[in-house]
Amino acid sequence: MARPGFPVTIRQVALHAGVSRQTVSNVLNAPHRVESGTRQRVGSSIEALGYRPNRNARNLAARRAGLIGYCVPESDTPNPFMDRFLHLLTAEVERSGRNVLLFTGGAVGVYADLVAQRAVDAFVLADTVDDDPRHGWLAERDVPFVSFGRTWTGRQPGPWVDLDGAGVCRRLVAGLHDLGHRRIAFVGKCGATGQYLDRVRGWRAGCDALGLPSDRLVCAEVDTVEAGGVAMRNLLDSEVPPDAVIAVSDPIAVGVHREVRRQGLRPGTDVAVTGFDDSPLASVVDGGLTSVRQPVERFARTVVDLLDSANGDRCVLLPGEIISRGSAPIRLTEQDVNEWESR
Amino acid sequence: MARPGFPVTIRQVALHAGVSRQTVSNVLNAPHRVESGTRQRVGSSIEALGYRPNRNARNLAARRAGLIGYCVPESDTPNPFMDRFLHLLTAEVERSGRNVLLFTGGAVGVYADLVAQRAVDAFVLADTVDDDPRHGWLAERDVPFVSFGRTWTGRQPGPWVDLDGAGVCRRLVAGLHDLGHRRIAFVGKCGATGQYLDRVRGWRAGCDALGLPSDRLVCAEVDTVEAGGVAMRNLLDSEVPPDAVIAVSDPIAVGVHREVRRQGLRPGTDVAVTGFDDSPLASVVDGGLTSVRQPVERFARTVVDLLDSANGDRCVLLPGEIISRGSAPIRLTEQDVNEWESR
DNA sequence: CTGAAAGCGCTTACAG
DNA sequence: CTGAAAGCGCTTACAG
Repeated sequence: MARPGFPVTIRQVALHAGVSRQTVSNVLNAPHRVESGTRQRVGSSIEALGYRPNRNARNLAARRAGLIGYCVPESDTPNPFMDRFLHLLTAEVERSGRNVLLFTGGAVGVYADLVAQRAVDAFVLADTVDDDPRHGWLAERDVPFVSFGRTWTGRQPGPWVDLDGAGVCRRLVAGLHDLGHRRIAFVGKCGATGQYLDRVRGWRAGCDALGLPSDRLVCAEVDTVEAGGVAMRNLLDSEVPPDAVIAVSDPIAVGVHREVRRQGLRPGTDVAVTGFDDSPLASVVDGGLTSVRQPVERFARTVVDLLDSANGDRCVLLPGEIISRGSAPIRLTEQDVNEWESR
Repeated sequence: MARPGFPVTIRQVALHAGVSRQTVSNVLNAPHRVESGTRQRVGSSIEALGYRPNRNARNLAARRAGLIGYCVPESDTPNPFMDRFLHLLTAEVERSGRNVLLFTGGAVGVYADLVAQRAVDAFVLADTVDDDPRHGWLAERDVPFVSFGRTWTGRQPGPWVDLDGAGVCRRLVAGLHDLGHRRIAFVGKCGATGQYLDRVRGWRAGCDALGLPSDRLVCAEVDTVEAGGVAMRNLLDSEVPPDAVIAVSDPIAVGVHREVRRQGLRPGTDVAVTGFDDSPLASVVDGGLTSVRQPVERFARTVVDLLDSANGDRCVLLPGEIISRGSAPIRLTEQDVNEWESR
């Protein structure tokens, strides 16, 4: 094994194997061009010396970076699955000998800098928001990227992968209907993304399809535990209170759940409650909180697939997984794998 | 701005400014060697052309990588502050123009590979465990690294940064004592690290110092919400039940907290409860859960400081911050900044 | 203070 | 199938 100060170079391998440097290079990069005897001999030398090509040299010559850029978001309320996504993305990218390069900032200028320095081959964009300027900037310059999460307004170029929020909300409604619930409320907040709208649309479609009411069953300004509790109190005080609630996040669902108990009602029986993201909160709620788990593994795999595919503008919607717990013991049907392509 | 296919090189800047390539290089890397007139002229050309040095070329010539390696852990129960740490570490490293390179695996072989490829200049080690083999391997080969978290047994080379768990537990005991609590229990699990031992030691020292009992007030096999509840039930059933509980994690504390309420006792009044890490759980518990926040910002800053300092074996213990909430409304004293150096 | 030279360690066409 | 040549885009001593 080489010491940092004395790395093994391709020249030493060539000397050791009695061939030229470019033959060693060929063994590494185009093995089919090398006769199998030579290949074996060079292979043993590589093994014997513990040779690994210097990445900078290799990438400089090959005009690539071997790195995928990812901006670590600094949101104060981070998605609870972002760390898992990052892990799985890294693992996926490693399969082809690349790594993830982390940076912060998120402004287009930071991306421009990285591109100008040829520090990365491509980007994975997370935390996309409405009218995200990054997509256009990158697309104009032919910098490869895949967006993890749609942006919602205007024309947003480039491929993306996202949760089918509408689809899973429809399935939640159906599952709650199966359990006998008939007045299913929807609680969330219309924020900087269309995520809320996507989900509320699915909820309403589900209600319509089953002949359930949806009027006056929406709270659209709720995004904390406390607000969830307040919203639930108001709903229960109304003339026709709901017997089920779909919340767009686990914290909101916790607030709703707590208020249900405060009123002496039984969660999951009198009033069902569901959340989103299957965060640690969901398993900590007494009796458990039914929640939608994001398909993080498939997100990571699909992102890298799109990154490496020539097909530039594919968009993939992945189904969420309903994790059924006490707060809404929904019976699961076979997860219909609905991969939907747009454009 | 250069298009990806047509990057601006140092030669074009030189042409544009009417100087040689190495003068441009000097402006970038040793500006003091260049006369200020030339420097300005070259500077304008750099600006005008939007030139940024190619990282691979620069690093190849300078024999460095400009990258800090960090292995993203895949633990199923990740530390709730790891994503924040990663963000802050990245930001800290960027101050000197470097970035974080992410990889997975964690085996020594993966580190060896990265070193052989000269893919990184140094490593930050997280998720350290007892008898972690990485420290020794890296130290023997003079690969710079800093460990985020001690390892606990045997001789572990290299600098590290960690939470002063004993110290903060002592302060928790004192704070609870101030509130009138006299039988303070300690609940946790002796796992793959000495973390538990560190904290239990601080708790016991705190009790001893104040003349409080500690015998039969320890539960050492608890590491889930449910187990926390069971442990608390047993403690409350004992002859002399505790009036306060320090749990080594927020989930455990949640279990304890829930059991307190089940028994009709008031958390924070009849029985105080504290957790660790100030995870989302802590703010979601009814009334709030007092918890110890990890000094993540200082962790990141200190890790990078140690990485860049010649002083190879410094170890830094950083104080935890007590976030006081309803479950144990501890009055905070001035956070004594105790930076403790060992060896 | 400035520039010609050598070199970082590889890969990619391109002859033989 | 193999190797001599050119080059990736920079930096680092080292002359002038």
